[in-house]
Amino acid sequence: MFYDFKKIEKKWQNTWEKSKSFHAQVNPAKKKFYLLEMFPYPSGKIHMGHVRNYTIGDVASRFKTLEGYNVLHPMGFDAFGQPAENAAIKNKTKPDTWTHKCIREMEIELKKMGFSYDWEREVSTCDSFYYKWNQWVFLKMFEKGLAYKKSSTVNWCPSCQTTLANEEVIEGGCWRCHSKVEQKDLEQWYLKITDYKERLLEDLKQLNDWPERVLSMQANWIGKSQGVEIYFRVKQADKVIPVFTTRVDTIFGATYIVLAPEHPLVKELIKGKPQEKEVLAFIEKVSQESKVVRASSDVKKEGVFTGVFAVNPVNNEEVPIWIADYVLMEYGTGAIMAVPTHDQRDFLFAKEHKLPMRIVIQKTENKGQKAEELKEAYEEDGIQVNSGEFNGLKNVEAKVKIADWMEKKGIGKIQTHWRLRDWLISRQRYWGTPIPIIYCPKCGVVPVPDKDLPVELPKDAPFTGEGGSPLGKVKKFVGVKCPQCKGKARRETDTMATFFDSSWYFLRFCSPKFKNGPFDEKEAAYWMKVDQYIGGIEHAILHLLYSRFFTKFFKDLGMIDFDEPFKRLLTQGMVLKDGEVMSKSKGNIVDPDIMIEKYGADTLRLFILFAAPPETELEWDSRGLEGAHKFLNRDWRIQDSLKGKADLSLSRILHKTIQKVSQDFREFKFNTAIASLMELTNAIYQSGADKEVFAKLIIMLSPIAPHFCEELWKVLGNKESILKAGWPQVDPKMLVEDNVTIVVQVNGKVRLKIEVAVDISEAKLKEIVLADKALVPWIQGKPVRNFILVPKKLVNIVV
RNA sequence: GCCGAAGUGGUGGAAUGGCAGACACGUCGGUCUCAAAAACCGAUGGGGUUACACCCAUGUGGGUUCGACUCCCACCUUCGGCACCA
Repeated sequence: MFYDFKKIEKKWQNTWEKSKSFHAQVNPAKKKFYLLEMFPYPSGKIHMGHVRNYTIGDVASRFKTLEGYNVLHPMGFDAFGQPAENAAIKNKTKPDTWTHKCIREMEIELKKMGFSYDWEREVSTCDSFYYKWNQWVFLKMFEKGLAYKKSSTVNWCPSCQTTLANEEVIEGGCWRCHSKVEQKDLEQWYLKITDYKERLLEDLKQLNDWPERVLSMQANWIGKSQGVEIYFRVKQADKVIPVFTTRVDTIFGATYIVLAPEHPLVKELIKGKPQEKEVLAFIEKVSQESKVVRASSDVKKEGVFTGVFAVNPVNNEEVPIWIADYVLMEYGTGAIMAVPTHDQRDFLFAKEHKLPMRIVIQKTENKGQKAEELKEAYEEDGIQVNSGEFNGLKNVEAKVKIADWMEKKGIGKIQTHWRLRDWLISRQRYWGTPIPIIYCPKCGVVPVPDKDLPVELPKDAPFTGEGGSPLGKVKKFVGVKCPQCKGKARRETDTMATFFDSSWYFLRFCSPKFKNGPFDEKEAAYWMKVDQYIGGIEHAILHLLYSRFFTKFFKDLGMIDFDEPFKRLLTQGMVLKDGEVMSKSKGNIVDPDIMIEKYGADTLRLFILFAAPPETELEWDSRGLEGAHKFLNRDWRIQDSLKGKADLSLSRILHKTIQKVSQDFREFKFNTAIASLMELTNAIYQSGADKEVFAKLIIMLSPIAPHFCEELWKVLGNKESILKAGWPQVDPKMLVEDNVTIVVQVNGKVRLKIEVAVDISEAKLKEIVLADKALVPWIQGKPVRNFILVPKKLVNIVV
């Protein structure tokens, strides 16, 4: 007999919807649990990645409900973005129409999976009711000086025809289309995320329940590096060149300094020098090189001498000033001190251009070694030599002492440098939130007043996909009165990066219909933080960093009282087929919809949880899917063979299972939880089940296969939904056994297993074990040197 | 180069100091059947043995321990992030 999943699944989905089973309301008397999965881009179809992400979330959510929590489990759509523009052009429709159609299709697919969302809280970021508050947040940031416009060299994707944030450039390519990113000088809007760098780094320490690799990626990205800025005076000129180093302990070995070709001082320094022409030619050559080529470490380090010298402030030594392509203007001060003996890049450069070297740090056993003998730079720790009054110190100690000494003498300053840059949010695209700014010839940059929000996206823009700010072509949109002087003015035509939209949606979910602000502070105070967040590792930097930034900003506005939005984070692994990521281009996609059609949503959910732990990659296996289906059918058939009271051993297995499954669910170890439920099922097949054992099995399975279990729950005669059944409790008495099997080892090897009473004394056990004939070949009268007892488990006899 | 994660049967995986391979998939055998499917029962790391016994085995090499997949040291491989970052 097979269960009719098509009928059952449809039926329960309708029931849940009608009875608003998942509608969440503030209830201070109950403990809340906010469970959130990263909301999807509405492409119109869900893929296996979504299925996995949302199944993990749904099981956790339903489990928490059964445990008695007041659960908030919302869903929405990250609906702005470029694919809608491309699709609209291709299908001769409008991004608005296309996106809404996709959202409707996606809702249907998500509902078919039986996910327990509170659909009344659904939000779409492309809805002006939502993006109004993007604009509001932007203006708050503008007011606080955190949103600003500046002219700068920016990342430009020639294919998407728009600018990109640093975080959106992956290996020199566009994160979306992988085109090679170009550099362009443009005036753009930025958010001053760097104002929050200290907190963004420091607060990572609070995130004990985040995966280590995400924390390390964020810390890497923020890139704090502590060191000293050292001032080199230029010889015969009234100029000072600051350089930044993290290795101030090597300062006595600095035998030349190098400036980036773009360094503003270069042209001044070389003016009238014999080297001027050569240097200018070199700068020109480097400027032609792309960032990617220049950054590749295998390219030979090239450079030229400027003809000018500087003075090393610690020993007043004259050192030549060079220009080289391996020094970058964007980092530090755009100038370095070169210590060829203790930095491999400097070493290679010095060898190439025959520059002097001096060893200043040495291992004791290498005493007397000369710089010319080095085959490569010595970058490890050692003892200071050739370092004036610091000779003989360990370099680690010298680092601190030299820094202090330099600060006192005014020749250096302890400083911290960061990798993190401000967030460029302007996009020259149509399908996004308009930046609420007006340019007035008289008043300058004027923010749109709150009462005029939202600045609505015109529905009739001639978007062509060619970029160049489509909004700029809509006269009605651009032409506007200045809110201050009422004169003729012009609107900003760039839109916001879509990561802006998703940086606070978790707060909007707390009160999605709120009209007086981005979110109702009282509701947010109850629901936030997100207790469990689940999503893909691809957002380890981008979305998670921006959301953390926004949260801190809201805290500073006094709207919330916490620093971090997501208490626990789980990053689920990817779904693979034949060892490769499922993708259209590889043609190895398995369509969830077809699998639902064939096996039902419950089977799909069960398989995807059973096949691998949530965090690791999952290899798609259609035979495994059949196995999952088989298991459900096995449980379905139990209803025909229920019998009288369960025997003691089955009851014990039941309670062990309750204990194991409860623990596994809390730790997101769904694969082993399912294994335990399978073992319980096998045990029932061995001994037959009474109604109570079967009912508890069904409750424990219900977060995973909810439709299936609701149906069986009803078959068992229950009137109310299984959602109200409550999580089964362990009876500690049932976990206690009368007898235990003790493993007997001799010298660490298993030689015997014996069954003894659970409360046997050590002396008695020792007596029994040593008397056992089976051990004679191993002991044979050798003296027992040690007798190790692990209670209720094992003894080890050492002879 | 730096940071992080991982390496276990034919396959997915389990065990985080105490019986390595739970639970599944696959394969083989059996029951039922005219037959097949489904279902149910059993076997299934390698060597060895008629069968047992026994030996070997968690990327490699060391170490700690009565005892190591698990802890420590060194190395190899794979994946992910950052990177001429000074």
